[in-house]
Formats: sequence, C-alpha cells, structure tokens
Amino acid sequence: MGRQPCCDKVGLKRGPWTIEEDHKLINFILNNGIHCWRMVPRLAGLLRCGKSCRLRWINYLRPDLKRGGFTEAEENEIIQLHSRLGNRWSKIAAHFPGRTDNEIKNHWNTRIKKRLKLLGLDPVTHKPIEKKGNSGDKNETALESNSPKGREDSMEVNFMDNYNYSKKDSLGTEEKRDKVELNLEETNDLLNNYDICWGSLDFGSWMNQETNTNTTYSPSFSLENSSNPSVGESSSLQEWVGRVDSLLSWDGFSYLEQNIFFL
DNA sequence: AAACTCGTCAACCGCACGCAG
DNA sequence: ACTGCGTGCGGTTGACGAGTT
Repeated sequence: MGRQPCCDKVGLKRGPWTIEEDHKLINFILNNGIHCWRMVPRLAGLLRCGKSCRLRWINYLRPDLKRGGFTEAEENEIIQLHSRLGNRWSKIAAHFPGRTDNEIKNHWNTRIKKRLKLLGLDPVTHKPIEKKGNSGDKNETALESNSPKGREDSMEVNFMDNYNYSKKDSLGTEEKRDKVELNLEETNDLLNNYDICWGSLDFGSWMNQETNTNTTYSPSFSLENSSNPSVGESSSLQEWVGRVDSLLSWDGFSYLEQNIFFL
C-alpha cells in the first residue's frame, strides 16, 4: 500500500501565509512548544498542513533568524563549504547561525552560481570551465556571456584568485557599485532596527534554556524537547510578541491579543 | 501606459531517513 | 527484519515586484 500523504490536503489552505496565520503559529509555538508538527495546525487553529507550518516557522518565523543580505565573507564561506559538501544545504546552513538552508539554497541558485560562472568556474565542480572550442556548443556559461560586457568581465577576472571577487560587479560600473553600497547601508539600517527589536531579548539563551539542547547551532531548530514556557518567562515572551507585533505592523490583529493563550 | 522579461524567494512536492513498535 | 509514521532535506515551482521595451 502506498504511503499516506503527510496530511489530508482537502480543505487546507495553500500559498502565502497571512499575518494572522503567522500570529497564530507564533503564539501557539511559544506557548506550547512543538511536540508533533502534524498536530500543530489543528491545535493552533490553522488550515495548513504540519509540513507547511514547520517550513514557515523554520524559514521565516523563528526568532533567531538572521535577516538581510549575505555579506561577501558569508558568500565566500558558502562557496568553500559547497565545494566540500556539495548541495547539502542543511549542512552548509549549520555553519551560519540564523540562516536557513532554504535561504542559502536560494542565494546560491540566484546569485552565487552566476558569479561563479562569470568567474569562469563551474558551480558544480568549482573548477575552471573548460572552453569548448566548437561554436555550436551552447552551455549555460556561454549563453550568459553572450553580451560583450559579460565576456569582458569573465576575461578580466582572474578566477584563480579563488573566489576573491573582482572589484567590479558583473556590470562592471562603479556607478552600479555605489548603488549597491547605498542599498547595503539601507539594509544595515533596517538590520539595526531589527537588532533593537530582537536584540533586547536574549533569545539565544532563552532557546537554550527552553530546549536544554547543545550549544551548537542547529539549522533544524526545533522546540521538540521544550517544555512549556514557565510562568516566570511569560512576561518576556509577551514582550517579545509585542515587539514582533510592532515590527511586523500587526496592527490589525490587536483583537488576537485578547485571545493569546498565555494572557 | 501597457506588455513583456527577468530576478528573487517563499512555499510546495516527493523522497529519504530515523525511530518506535 | 519489517512496517508505519513523523520529520528533514533538496529540487522545483510560481507569485510578485522591478526593470525594460
């Protein structure tokens, strides 16, 4: 007999999560921990499957998530780890506290892969791509280098620098570079705001206390072993939820506050 | 202004794995 | 050893916004 589906999909909601759903999930997990993902949606009053809840929590709602773009140092480390580990994203993510495997995978597929190709490196083998002399050859790199500028860049980059990116970006203009740096500044401002919100609560230690787990970061973060937050901690949890509310502009959900489990 | 293209990333799918019975 | 279940993982999809024509 075939394997049972992870959930009964009939009547379940799919697609992007609403703020209300997020709120419900966060409140439920903070109050009850996670003992069985399959039960979470039902107990939390969500029309989602357990898998979807797990994914949402791990990739987006987890309080210890690090937000914002990857730094160049992080990118370089990802590349080095990928050369050793291959597409084992969860293993790679284990080296980046606050980053998820999904995030790293996405970043790899959308950014790093292209940069490596521009550098003349095969993103799979991490070795220089052999130039195929035949004009008929149409590998991806060749296609991406179709533009004169693309070719120019790949020529001028010394790929044996081993992942030390050229000072110029793929477009090769200082103007573009300035733009990127500007955006980074904006991002940093945003991150600072995040730090203000998240940072005042020592979530790392709270998590460790709650989970009684090892001190090393696990990308497969789970509250499975956690007991319910004790009464003494509920105030800081409330504080956190309050901050989350303001952070995510959950103005429209104040009514939920009245129904929050631990109030 | 509309149509189209492209890049990004959240979310889904299905298989693999580990564990308990 | 086998089976069933819950979870983890990696590949893939599709919605959406930004940029371009």
